[in-house]
Amino acid sequence: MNTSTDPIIPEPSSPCEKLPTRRERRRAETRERLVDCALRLFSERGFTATTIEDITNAADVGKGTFFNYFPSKEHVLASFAQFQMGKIQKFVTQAVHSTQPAERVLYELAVELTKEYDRCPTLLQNILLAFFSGESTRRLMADTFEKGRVSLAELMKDRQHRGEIRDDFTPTELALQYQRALFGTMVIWSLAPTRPLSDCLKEMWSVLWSGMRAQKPSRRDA
Amino acid sequence: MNTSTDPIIPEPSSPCEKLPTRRERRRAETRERLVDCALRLFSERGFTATTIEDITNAADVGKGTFFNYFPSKEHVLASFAQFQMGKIQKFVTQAVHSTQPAERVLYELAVELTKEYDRCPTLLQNILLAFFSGESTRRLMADTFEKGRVSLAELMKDRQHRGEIRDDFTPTELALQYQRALFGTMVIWSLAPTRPLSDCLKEMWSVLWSGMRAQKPSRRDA
DNA sequence: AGCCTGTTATGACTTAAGGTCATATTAGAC
DNA sequence: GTCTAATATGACCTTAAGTCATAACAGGCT
Repeated sequence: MNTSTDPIIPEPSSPCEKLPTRRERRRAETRERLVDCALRLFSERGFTATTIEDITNAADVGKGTFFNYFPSKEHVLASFAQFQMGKIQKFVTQAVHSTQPAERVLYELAVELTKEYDRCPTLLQNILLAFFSGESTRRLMADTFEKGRVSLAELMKDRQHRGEIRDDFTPTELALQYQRALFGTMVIWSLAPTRPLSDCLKEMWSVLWSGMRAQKPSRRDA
Repeated sequence: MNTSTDPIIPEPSSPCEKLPTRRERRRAETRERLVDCALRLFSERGFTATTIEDITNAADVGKGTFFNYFPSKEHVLASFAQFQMGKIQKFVTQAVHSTQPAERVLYELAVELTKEYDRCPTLLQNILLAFFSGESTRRLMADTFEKGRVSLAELMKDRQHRGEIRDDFTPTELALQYQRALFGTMVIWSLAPTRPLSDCLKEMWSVLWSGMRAQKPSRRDA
């Protein structure tokens, strides 16, 4: 319940310094401060219990300023989730050219994507709430998943060609199934986050991988 | 099990006629009308766009009356979801003594549990929103899943003994994995319900079943 | 510098929904 | 018929989201 100094929330990025003009710098700065304070307050008091004025007070700006950056509280969380999505793309791009076995790569990706939530379970709860609370945020989330799926599908295709993953499904179907299992695990865990999410993940992956690895008795190692 | 103390009773349809006293009859009647109207309005206008007064107007009762039955809009949906959970228990009790193969039984259960949502996607969206919108409803949902999982685990155990399902996981772990995949499928589908949920389900099940059926000759690192 | 133009900040104000509560109404018991 | 407890009701209060006219500001231009 410590308040001021805990780094509960990861910072999406701090590219403020690089910006050319002072106006743009200040803008990025304010936006970042808003996101930062919002996420901190959400995890402290809960999403609905946090008012927009709470956020602007914490960020030391006027109330109206908030609406210059976000149309609603929900969109702050959307911003965070989109940042998370960026990680998928980066990760996948590396993984495609990796020599690591698919089983390991996909598992590590899952860990990477969820470790923030393991540290702060309410963050996930809040994000879920935010995304389902309106049409526009739901679209955003659908989009986020869609993009992630495209990246994942590349990876799946690559590993199908290497004979690591069963090829009686399209890469997209496999990517989709991966997302379903991963997200399902996260959501159900978030309902009662009593044990580490990483444990659930391991369990989940063990079953899922059995279902998506190449089924035929192919040569093992290479 | 303990229905008398439950403040939120998911009575399926019209048990009104059977009730002994006129007071109880009227009460059940009003409650049912509230649920009916609420669900209708939710799917017409969306959950957040529907106000409590909208509901009471549609049900033709005073605004205050609503709070005699539900502490919040969200709890109306909770009531519906709990009713859905009852179906799991009933279904599982039958399935344990069935001669149907596990692969089929578990798939049909999934279909049964989701067909309402296939007809009305917004219902699922609304339920998700409602459940993540507060502590009390989230607890309710966690509880619902927990109970369902206990039922499912019985089924899993039974089928493990028959040698249909792999036995290197506990029945509960398998039940949990089933819920993860099923729910993950539902949630991701609900983000963009462009094709029938039943299609997604079939796809999902095909992969999941590969992962949880009894693995015949295990020649892996003995 | 001093002016000019588009950008951002701000908080009083409006709107509207949730939730409370004192009172009226009703059902059933005796 | 009367008494009591359960229920219904809508006026009323509180709170938060969202708007907008205005002020402060940054930066370009001469």
